[in-house]
Amino acid sequence: MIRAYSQSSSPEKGFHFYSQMRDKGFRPDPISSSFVLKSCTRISSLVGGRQIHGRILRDGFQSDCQLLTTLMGFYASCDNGTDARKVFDEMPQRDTVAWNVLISCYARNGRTRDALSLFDVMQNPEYGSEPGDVTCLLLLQACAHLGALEFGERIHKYINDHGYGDGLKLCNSLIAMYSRCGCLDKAFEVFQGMPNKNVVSWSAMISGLAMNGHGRNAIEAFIEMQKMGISPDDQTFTGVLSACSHVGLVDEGMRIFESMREFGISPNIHHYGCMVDLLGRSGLLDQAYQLITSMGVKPDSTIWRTLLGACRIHGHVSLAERVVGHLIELKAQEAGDYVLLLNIYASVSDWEKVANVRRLMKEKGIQTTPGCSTTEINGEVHEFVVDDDAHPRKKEIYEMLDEIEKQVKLAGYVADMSAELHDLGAQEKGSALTYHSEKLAIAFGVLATPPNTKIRVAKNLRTCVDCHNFAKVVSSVYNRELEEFKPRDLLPKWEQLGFGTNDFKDNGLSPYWFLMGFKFLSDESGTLLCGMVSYNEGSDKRKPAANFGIHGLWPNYNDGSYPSNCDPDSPFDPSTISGLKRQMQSNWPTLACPSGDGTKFWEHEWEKHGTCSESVLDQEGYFEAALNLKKQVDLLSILQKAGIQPDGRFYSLTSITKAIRDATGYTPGIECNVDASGNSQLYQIYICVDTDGTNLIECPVLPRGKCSSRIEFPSF
DNA sequence: GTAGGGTTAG
Repeated sequence: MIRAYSQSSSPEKGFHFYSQMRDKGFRPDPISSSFVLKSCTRISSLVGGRQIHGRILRDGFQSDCQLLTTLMGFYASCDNGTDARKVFDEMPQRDTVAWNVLISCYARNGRTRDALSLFDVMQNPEYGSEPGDVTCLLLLQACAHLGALEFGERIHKYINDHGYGDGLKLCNSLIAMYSRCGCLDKAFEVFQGMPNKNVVSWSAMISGLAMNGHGRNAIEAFIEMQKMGISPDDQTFTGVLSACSHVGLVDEGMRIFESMREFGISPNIHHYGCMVDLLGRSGLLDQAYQLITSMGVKPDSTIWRTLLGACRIHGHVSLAERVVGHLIELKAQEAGDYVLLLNIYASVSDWEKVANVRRLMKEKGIQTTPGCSTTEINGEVHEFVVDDDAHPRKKEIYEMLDEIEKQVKLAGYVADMSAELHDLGAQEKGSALTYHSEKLAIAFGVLATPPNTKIRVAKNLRTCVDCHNFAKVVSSVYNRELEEFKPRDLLPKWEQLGFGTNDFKDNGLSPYWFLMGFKFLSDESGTLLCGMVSYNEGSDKRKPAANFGIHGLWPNYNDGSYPSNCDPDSPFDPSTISGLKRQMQSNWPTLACPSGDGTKFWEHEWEKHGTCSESVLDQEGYFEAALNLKKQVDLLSILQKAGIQPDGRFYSLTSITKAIRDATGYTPGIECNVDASGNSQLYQIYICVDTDGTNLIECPVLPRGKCSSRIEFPSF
């Protein structure tokens, strides 16, 4: 009979047998109870499990360590950490497995830091339990989740000291932990040191490369693993597809996505999510929308949110509204979604709709997600929220923050209120910014560590511009290396406000297009209406420039598409370029028919394009880089030296291209206007430069230029 | 004839 219910096919049946047995006065043994508990875990029957719990006590099994461990596991699976802990506390003795279940329970229930603290507690002489390989595995996961690098390194050392270093699972977890902490070198070191790598090892490495901005290497690793005879599985594809989306490789991503069926893998929601991200970021928003509506899986809120993010990047208002509609339908809309929508409206200057959304949020009482920052000091993770008053050293922290504020203001830091989307008065804004969780974490870091120590601050939300600026100044004033990162997210780096690293390298944004504009607007008959307008040096009089002007400097994806409006929280600030203004007026004149002093155009270029590379070039650096490039490549004299004059005559496309290639060493992109009589006019010339915005490079893709073989070079 | 139960990688 016991066997009948212990081993019966379905959990429900097993539980039924068990109840019947009890009613007939049979007394089950601990192992049978264990089976039934497992069944309850599987069907997540909290009621059933509680009944078994009661019976275990009545049956006198309360000193059976293994049975109680199963019971803990049951409560843990029901997200009931309190009862799991109660069982644990009442156990007469606890072995390593019991500790492991508690750690796993905490980690699963969001009490990650408590999970980590158990590593020391269990080794305390009072308990004297030795962490085992599984313990390390669980703790490494917790470290990865928290971005707790120091703690992770400690576990790594423990693993080596205890001879667990060859464990496949442990090595795989180490790769993941180091990757998620942004320590790719260490991840790779572990990976390379493994004599046997399985699909998990490769997938971890591929995801690690992808999330750290090495998309191309991730794709290479994907190819390499197959050469080694290891077949990718579903999670490998998630990794490599996210790599494609970070590098902006649409075709490659598509090919890999479609190759999944050859491996017998049907795409899951994560794969679709990557594809939506890939298409969305590349500006193929309608295709992304189509993919969501046609996939065989029910779209979840995450995938809609991905598309919403893409709508923000590309300023696609109507689609964004439709997407929010879907989120509302799913009853899944969160504060962040409204903030995104708000940003989208703001990016197209629809202030009325911005106000509407704000009103709606207020009416619905929607709270924005509280910002939370963590920093790890001496292996201990400290967590801060906005206006935190929970930290034991809060008094010192706030005093330190005051002191830092004074110092950084002396060094030129000015609070940037623009980051705040809340409807606060200016004064309230000031204080809300002062106590952002990030600043508290930084203050604590400065307080608790000696100079020249690297402080790493992890943040759940995007770091606001003000905190970022603040951090920059603090790092120079206090001589610290500050690193901001977002461990739980796979956002490509250009959306993270990072510094200390050149985060543009190898993330698909490596080349800049340098556009030297030359705009002619013609009427129906082909008459030139107005051209580039600029100030003459030293004069206030406006007249058409007799030279090429700068159109813009655009950070691009390698496939020729480009992100735009990346940071609505970073508006154009004319004061940053006051030193460049004269140069700007003569070299970067307004494109359209003359109006204003050009500021509008610069504002447009900064907000649409410059914000997408602001972690590499700040506003001043952005405009400066463009001006320097124009000096470096003097297009007009290059063409004139080749006998190509702005005289209204026709020149061959090849001769123009060749003249520039001969002079610069690189092939330019030539774009034309077509006038009413069908003639091609020279419109603008594309030159590509590297990440730093200084060296010319060969363009990965050239724009389609609408030029015929013979082009008119109108006079200025 | 009397086994059989707990934690675990990307």
